[in-house]
Amino acid sequence: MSLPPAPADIFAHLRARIVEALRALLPEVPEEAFARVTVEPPREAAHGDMATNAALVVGKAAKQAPPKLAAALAEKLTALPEVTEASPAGPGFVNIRLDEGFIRAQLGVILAAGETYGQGAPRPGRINVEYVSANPTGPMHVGHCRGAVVGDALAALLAKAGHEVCREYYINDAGAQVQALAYAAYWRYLQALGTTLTEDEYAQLIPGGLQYRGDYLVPVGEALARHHGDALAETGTAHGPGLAGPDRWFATVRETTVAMMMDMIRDDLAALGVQHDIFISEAAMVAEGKLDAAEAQLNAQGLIYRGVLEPPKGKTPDDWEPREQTLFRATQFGDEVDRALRKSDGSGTYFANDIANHLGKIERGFDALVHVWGADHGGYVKRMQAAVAALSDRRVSLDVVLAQIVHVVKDGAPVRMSKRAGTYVTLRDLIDEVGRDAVRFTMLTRKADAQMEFDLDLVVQQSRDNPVFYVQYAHARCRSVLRAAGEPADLAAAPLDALTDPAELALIRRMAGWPRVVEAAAAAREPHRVAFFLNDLAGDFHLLWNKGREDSSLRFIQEGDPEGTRARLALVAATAAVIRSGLGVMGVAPVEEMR
RNA sequence: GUCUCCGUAGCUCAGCCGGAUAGAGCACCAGAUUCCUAAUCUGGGGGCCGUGGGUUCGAAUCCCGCCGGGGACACCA
Repeated sequence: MSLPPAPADIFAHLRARIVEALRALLPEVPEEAFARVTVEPPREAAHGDMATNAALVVGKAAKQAPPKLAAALAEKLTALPEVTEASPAGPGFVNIRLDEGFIRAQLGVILAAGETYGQGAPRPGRINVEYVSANPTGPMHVGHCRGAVVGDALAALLAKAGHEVCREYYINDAGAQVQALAYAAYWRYLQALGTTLTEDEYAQLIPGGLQYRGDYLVPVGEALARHHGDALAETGTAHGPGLAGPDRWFATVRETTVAMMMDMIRDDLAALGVQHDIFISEAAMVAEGKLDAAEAQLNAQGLIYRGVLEPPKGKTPDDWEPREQTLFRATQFGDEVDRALRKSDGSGTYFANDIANHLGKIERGFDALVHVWGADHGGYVKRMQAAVAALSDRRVSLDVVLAQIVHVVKDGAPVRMSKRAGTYVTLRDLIDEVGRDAVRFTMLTRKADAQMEFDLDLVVQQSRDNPVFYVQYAHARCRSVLRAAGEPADLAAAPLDALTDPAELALIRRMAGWPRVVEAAAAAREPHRVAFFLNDLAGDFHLLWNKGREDSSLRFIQEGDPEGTRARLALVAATAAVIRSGLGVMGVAPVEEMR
C-alpha cells in the first residue's frame, strides 16, 4: 500500500476522503448534510493528528447514533494508506493518526511552493478592499496607521486565499473640511506674498475660523505664490496682499492643496509599504453625477421619501428642531432609523456621497466589499450595509473591520496626541523611531477591534516578549544554518526518513496548517491570525533548536551523515519559506541575520 | 435612552459560524546553563471563561436579562 501524492493542504485532503467515505456509507443522505463536516487538529495531541466531527454532524440526517456512525467511518478511514489509525472517541468524534511519511512529505510540497505555499486556488468573485481613506488635510498620524496596516494585510490575505482583490483609497475631497483646508492653505499663500495680516486677524475673516495651522501647508502657499503670483489675492489693501473673493481663488487653491496633500499621504504610505490600486475622488464622483444616479435608483425602488426624523432618544441635541429631509428607508434593511440623504437645505449628506461611491463599486462588478474604518465610525456600519443591500438587490456583501485606537507609550508613559500641529505623533515619526517592519508587525499582534498599546520601547527590544523579534529571529536562525551548510540546492527531493523526533514532526504539522490558517483568517477578515500563527511557528522552531543544544543528535548539520543533514536542512528551508510566506502577507520583510 | 464592541490566569492577550481535561507570553517558584547566531533553556503552581437564566447529547463560544468598561448616536465628515 503506497501513500498518495502529498496534497497542497492535508486538512482539505482528509476532509475530502472523509466525505467520500460518508457518501459510500450513507448513499441516501443528501450532499448538504456534509457541509458542516470539519477536520481540525484536536486540542489534545494524544488524540492524534486530526479529529473530525463528521459523525456528530451527519448523524441526524443519517438517522444513526453518532458513536455508531463514527465507528463505521473510522473503519473506512483506517483502510487509507495515509492513515495509520482512526478510532471513534467521545460522543462521536473520529480521531485520526496520520502516517509519519505522509506528514513528512508535506515538506516537499512546501519547498516546491516556496513563499507561495498557502496560496489558495483562484476563487470566483472579486473583492474590493477600501482602507486608509484619510482626509487629505494633513500628514498621516498614528491613528491612521493601524487601519492602513490592517487593510493592506487583509487585502494581501484575501489575495493569498485566492480572491481577486482591488485595493481602494477613497479621497474625501468634497466636504467642509476640505473647504477649511483651502482657507488654511490660502493663508499660507498670503504669507508667502508678504501680507501683514496676523493669523488671528485672518481667522476672523474666514468662515469657520482657521482650522489647520500646521506648517505643512507652508510649501503649498509657496507653490501657489510661485505659480500664480498675486493673481489670487486682493492687492493694494492696508495689509498688502489680502483676502479676495472665493470665486477668484477657491477652486484653484483647493485643487492644488488636495493634490499636494495626497502626494504627501502617498509618500507616507510608501514609507509604510502600503499600496493601493485605485484612488477614487469624492469630488470627481459628485461632479460626474453619481449622487443623482444613486438617488434616482433608490427612488425607483421606492426607498426614498420626504420626512422628519425623531430626535435621538435620551440625548437630544440642544439645537434640535424638526426639519424635513430626504430620507432613505434604511430600516427596511436592518438599520434602526431611516437616514438622511439630503440636508434640510437640499444639499447632499456625506452619507449620500458614500452611497454614490458604493453604487460605483457595485457597477464595477465587485461581489464583496470590505472596509477598514476607525472604531469611531462604528455607528455608520448598519446604514452603509443597508445602502449596499438596497443598491445591489442584496447580492453584494459589505463587511466592515473596525480598527480601535492605538495608544502610543514610551518609557511607560502615554505619548500625548493632539490635533494641534507639532504635538501629535505622525506616521513618519513612528516609522523613523522603530522601523517600518516593527510598526507593521506590531499593528497586527492584536485583533483589529481591540484597543492596543504601542510600546515604543518593547517593539525594538530583542527578547521573547517582542513577537517581531521572535519571529524574525527564527527566520534568521534558519538562514544562518542554510548559509553554514553552503546553501544546498534541490532540498525538495531530499529523503526525509531521518525526521522522527516529536519536535521535528510538530514543526511540520504546524507548517501543514498554514493553508488552513490563510483560508480561515481570510474568511473571518482577521489578518492578526497570521501574526499569531507565525509566533507559534517560531516557537516550534526555537524549541527544536533548543533541544539541539541538549541533544546534539538533533542539530541540523550532522558531520558524517549527509542524508540526515539533508533531511534536516529541508525542514529548516521549509520553515524559512513558511515564515516568509506569512511575513509576505503582513508586508514585513524577513531578515537574513539579526544585527 | 438606543446601537455597537469588550469582560478568559496576578498582567497583556489568543481561542468564539458549539465539541473532548480552556491556551500562550510575561510575572512568580524550583532547577539547568563553556550551546550550529549571544540576545537563555527545562519544569511547576496558578481559572465558578463578569453574572443569572435559556437552547443543546455537549456552551468560553449561540439566545435573553443584569453588572462593569470603551466607542457612536438628526442636518458634520
